[in-house]
Amino acid sequence: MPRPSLKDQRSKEIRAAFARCVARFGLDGATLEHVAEEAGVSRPSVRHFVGNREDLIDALAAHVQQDYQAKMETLFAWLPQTGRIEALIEFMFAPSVVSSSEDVALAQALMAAADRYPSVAAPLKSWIMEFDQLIQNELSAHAPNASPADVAGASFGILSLYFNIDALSQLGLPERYGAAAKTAALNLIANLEDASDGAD
Amino acid sequence: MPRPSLKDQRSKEIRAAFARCVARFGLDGATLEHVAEEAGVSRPSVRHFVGNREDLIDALAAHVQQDYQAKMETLFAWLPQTGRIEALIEFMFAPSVVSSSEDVALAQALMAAADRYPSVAAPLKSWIMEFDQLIQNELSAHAPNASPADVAGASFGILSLYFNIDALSQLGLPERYGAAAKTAALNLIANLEDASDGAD
DNA sequence: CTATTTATGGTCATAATTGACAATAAATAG
DNA sequence: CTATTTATTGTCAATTATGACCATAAATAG
Repeated sequence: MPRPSLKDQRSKEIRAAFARCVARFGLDGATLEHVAEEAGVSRPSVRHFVGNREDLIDALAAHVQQDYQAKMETLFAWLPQTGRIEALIEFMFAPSVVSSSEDVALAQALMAAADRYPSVAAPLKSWIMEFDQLIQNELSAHAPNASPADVAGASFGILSLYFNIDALSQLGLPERYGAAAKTAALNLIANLEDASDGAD
Repeated sequence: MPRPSLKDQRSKEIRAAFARCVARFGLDGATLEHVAEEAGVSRPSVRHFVGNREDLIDALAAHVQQDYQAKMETLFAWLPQTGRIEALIEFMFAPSVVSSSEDVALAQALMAAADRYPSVAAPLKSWIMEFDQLIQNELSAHAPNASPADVAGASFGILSLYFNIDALSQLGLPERYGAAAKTAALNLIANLEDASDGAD
């Protein structure tokens, strides 16, 4: 009887538009007008399909908690059986990915606002900690004799490089910094192998 | 004849208050009311002593360009003659510094807003690039035989760890991440020594 | 075709932020 | 003491963001 509901579809689109606006303007700078224009709908429609600003933020937090984690796990599931670490580094620090990763920009914006918007802190924290754990798993499998402390350090270093190369690229840093990030990541891994070789 | 001017003193205080507010609330979240309250003056006084919002941002950019660079150079000048790298890492990743470094939080907030406020991008960029250059100098002196690419990677890695440990600490990550950051930094340096030893 | 539900847009009220001007108090040179 | 400059506060207008309600159009079941 009723007109078919577009709520699921529109909600996704609007939430995605909100994510893009937050990545570009920050959480405080992403006004509902921005979101509406980015989503191609009117501002009252944003309210109709998702709700008020708080609802948008909650939806974004749920997005991080669910879709981000799923995307991350898909990435690790798609790594080849051999050369997993190399493939992972290649993916994380490929120039095309680095310059077009809205996920990282969104994560940066949410991190910057985490203390003001507590509802986004928990999903972000669990996502990052799980990301770290997956990298640690790969590193441990790659260098079984490396110490847990070194594995934890290398994983955190790779994550930091991944986040920072995106943040700093917004400043218009020279191209060589992208190469430096990849070099550092590979050296952190090589150091694990050296240490484990030496410990044998 | 005139009443003595407090402009220099008050300008500094207000600019420092603005810096603290930006570090805490982000550039968009730092309202003039916040700044006035943080500085202990009225909002019209903020306008009287520094100017409008744009003037505040320009003053902050100048602050980064001048005081930040001076503070950074003072740090490197104070490093001991021997064990300079170790002292630098100790300083950058000491728990007390990491948890109380408003400079890094401010830098993060400005980086996040660099694309929206172009006037802050250039000072930030030059500060970071000079910071990177000073670290590279130390690393090159410490491991003369290391390749320039590895030195650049290690320097960028240390900078990334330095920035990220602060950003992530706002999420309430466990204490061990601080230790992981320091471990990663030291391993990046150790890798330079190993490579240079091997190249001899 | 009719009724019901949803989509979409219009509009107003309210709060927050900012810019700007006016007014008063204070301090010092002469 | 007087004049001049500065400090400080009060206040209002304009802009913007947001929330909320209402009206209209559209689509589908029956």
